[in-house]
This record gives sequence, C-alpha cells and structure tokens, in this order.
Amino acid sequence: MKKRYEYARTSRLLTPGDFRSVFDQVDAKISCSEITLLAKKSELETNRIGFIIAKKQIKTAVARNRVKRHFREYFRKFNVHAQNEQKFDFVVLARKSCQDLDNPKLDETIQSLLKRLKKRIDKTV
RNA sequence: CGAGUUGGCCAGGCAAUCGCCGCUUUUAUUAUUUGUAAUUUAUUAUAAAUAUCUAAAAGGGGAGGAAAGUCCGGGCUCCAUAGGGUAAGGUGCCAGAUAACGUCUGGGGGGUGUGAACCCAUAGCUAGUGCAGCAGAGAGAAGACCGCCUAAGCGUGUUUACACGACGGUAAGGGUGAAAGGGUGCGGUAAGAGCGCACCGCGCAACUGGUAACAGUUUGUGGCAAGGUAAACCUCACUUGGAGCAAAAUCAAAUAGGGUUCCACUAGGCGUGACCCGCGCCGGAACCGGGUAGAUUGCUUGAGCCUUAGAGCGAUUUAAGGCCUAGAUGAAUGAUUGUCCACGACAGAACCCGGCUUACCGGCCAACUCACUUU
Repeated sequence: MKKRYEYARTSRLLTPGDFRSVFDQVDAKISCSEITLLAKKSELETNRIGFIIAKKQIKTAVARNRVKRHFREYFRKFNVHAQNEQKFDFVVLARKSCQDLDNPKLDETIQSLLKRLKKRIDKTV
C-alpha cells in the first residue's frame, strides 16, 4: 500500500464546470467564522477538493498559499481514513479571519466541520 | 574601540519520514512499421525499431531581492501604415553608456553637512498672456504716509523786512512686507539722487581654457536695468502608431450557416387558392472549409550567468574558457518530528529582459570620513 498518502490530479476539482456542479447541487453546506465547506455526493472513487480563496479576503499571496497548502495536506491524510465511506466533492471557501489562525488551529477547524458534515449526512439518510 | 558615509553579498542551517511539479534513465503496458516462423492466406507467435499514454523504480532540479506596485524602456505577437502637416502626450544643464529609457556614469552650476558624502523637474519670463493673501502711501517703466528741503512768483498776517502756508522738490532716514527697482565711501546739493568719481557687484563684447555645459586675480564697454512665478498658459529643441501571452499559432467534439462532388430524380411534403394549372419553399451521402468547448505550442538558451585577461576615471565594452540554473496552468516548491543558534523581517514566479518606486528582522565584507586614545 505505497500509494496511501498521494494527492494526485484526480483528487482535485479542475475545471470551472466541476466547481459549478458543486455549487448547483450542494448536498451540505457547513460554515464557521473562518471557512465555509460545500459538499456534494460523488460517484467517483476518490474525494475531490477545490479551493476558493479570494484576494479580497486574504490579501497576500503568501497567506493564501499557506491556507491552501495546509488544507490540502489535511485532506491528503483524511482520504486515507475515509477509504470505504461515501465520496464527496468538496469546495472550501476561505474567509478573512482564516489568515489569523495558525496551522494546528486550522486542523481543528476543518476537523469539526467534517464531523458536523457527517452528522448531517447521516440524518438525511 | 565609538559615531557615520558609500558600494557589494546573504536572507535560518542540518537530519529523518511522508507528499507535490517538471526533467533524465531503466522496466512494464499499448499502438504502428518491418523481418522471421507456422498455417486457418490473414491470423497467430516471436524479434527489432519508432512513437504516445499510463504505471513503477532510480537519479537530479524546483520562488525573490524585491518574485510586489505596474511607473517607464525594450524584445516577442497580432492589427494599422505612400508621404507631409496639425492636434495630443512625454522629456528638458553638458558629454558619454546602452537594444532602449524618464535609467546609469562622468562633468558643470546651485544647496546641505566639520567631513566621507548627499540632494536638485537644473532650457527660456530683455515673444506674448496671466498670477501674487495680509500689511503697506506705493507691488512693477512703482510710490510722497511720517520725515527732509524751499520761499523767486502766489496766498495770509495792511506794507519793505520777517513769519506761516499751498503749489513744488526729494527715494538719504522711519514705518509695512517674503520682496520696496545694486552696495560702501567720497564729492555734490536747498535737501537729495549713478547726478559725478573710486572700489565691489551686474550686463554686453572680445580674449584665454574646455568636445561642451561652463569658467576666468584678463581686456574693453554700459551708470546699471521691465524683479518673482514656466511641477501657470506658452516658446524652443528632441521624441512618441495601437493593442497585448486571456497576444498569437496548431489540432479539434458540438452548433449555425457555406462550398464542391456523387446519389436520388420531378416523385413526395408544405404554403398560396374552392379546385386544377402555375408560383414559392423543403432532399440524402461523402469531402472541403469553418471554428466553440477542450487540448497542444508559445514557455524558457537568454541584450543569460560565472571566471580570467585587455580598453576606459566610470557606466560599460572586447576576447578566451566554463555553465544550463523553476516552468506550474483552479495553478507545484509543502507538512510533521528532532536538533543548533543570531530565534528567522518583507513577502510567492505566471511570456521574457533593463530600470525606477515601495515594503523589510537582521547579518557579513570592502573602501572612506569624523572624534577620542595609544605609539
């Protein structure tokens, strides 16, 4: 199982069309003061994730890169633990306060959001 | 050693594990071509070569001095373009460097600093037009508020004399102002005044030095001023076509309309009309062309970097040798742990260069200046 921690092209949302499909058919929308998470059930074999981090919200490119890279790292590990569960297309929208969090706190935030997502999905099923 | 000036360099290091994006090599897979063998004579097997995709392994590489702001200049691409003029914009001491510049270097002039050095949008207001608060009598061929001067003629005191006054003269003094139309001294005068003279300053011309800007213990000449502002219009000189890599090129599903060839063949459908004739509209296939989504190229070998030597005060340039140093595309260069110290600022490539400007924790090196101490 050497491929465990990969984060390849297939696990990203690539085209504007991919993003639009998530926005148009959201199955769950969960937000806190730092980020908003959109999720759509997917038939594919992997979770896919896309980021929308506006220049208006987070000013410098360095800060935007940091947030994006950290979430990507988190999902890389998350994919391993969620092998046999329902697959989703995710879109992460960052808010202004995102840049004030350090890396461990970003982890906590996204973790709590994913927990809430799971609860909500279970309810609807 | 302290304070400082200028120029250059660095931008946390090391190790382990996991991850991302190119590149190179190898292997596997797939396709095509060729050869050989077998037979079902167009299939199978096998070998070699080439190519692409995917997968794996190994090796090696992977943000900056500002990558930023997008303020200038250039390359590159497309569009426009006979030539000339006008408009509009830009630049503005001189010489040089450069692909080019609003950049850089050297020099002149002015200013700041004890100094090393630094700063200057530094052409023309003796072509024209305009602008200048308050104060002040007057602010641009100026001006009589106080002051100074004067009494020939005039007025008043009746008259000569004398006194006072109006007219008049005066820019030396006071006062106002950022600025009051050269300064000092002597002569001169009613008082004054470049009115005259000397010296200083200034303008013009000559001469000398310098490529030039410009300079001068030089000579002559002019009594000597219509001052400031041109990041005010303007004048003069030089200069500028437009848009940008989402440029542009190639491949190319779809869709609208088009062309050529072949097939079908006057049959059928629809409209007009009560109906017929008539008139109008409507075929199928292949190929070409077209170009949207998408993909690929453009995309990193370049006015490149390093070293040495030569030319030059220098910017820079010439020669030789060496090096290849990110190329992503919803967009890679990251995460965790350990460890060391100075405890890590500003900040992320997006076609590429040359600058400028702005942001910034600090560290190192060189040259120079000032002060102090010591010899």
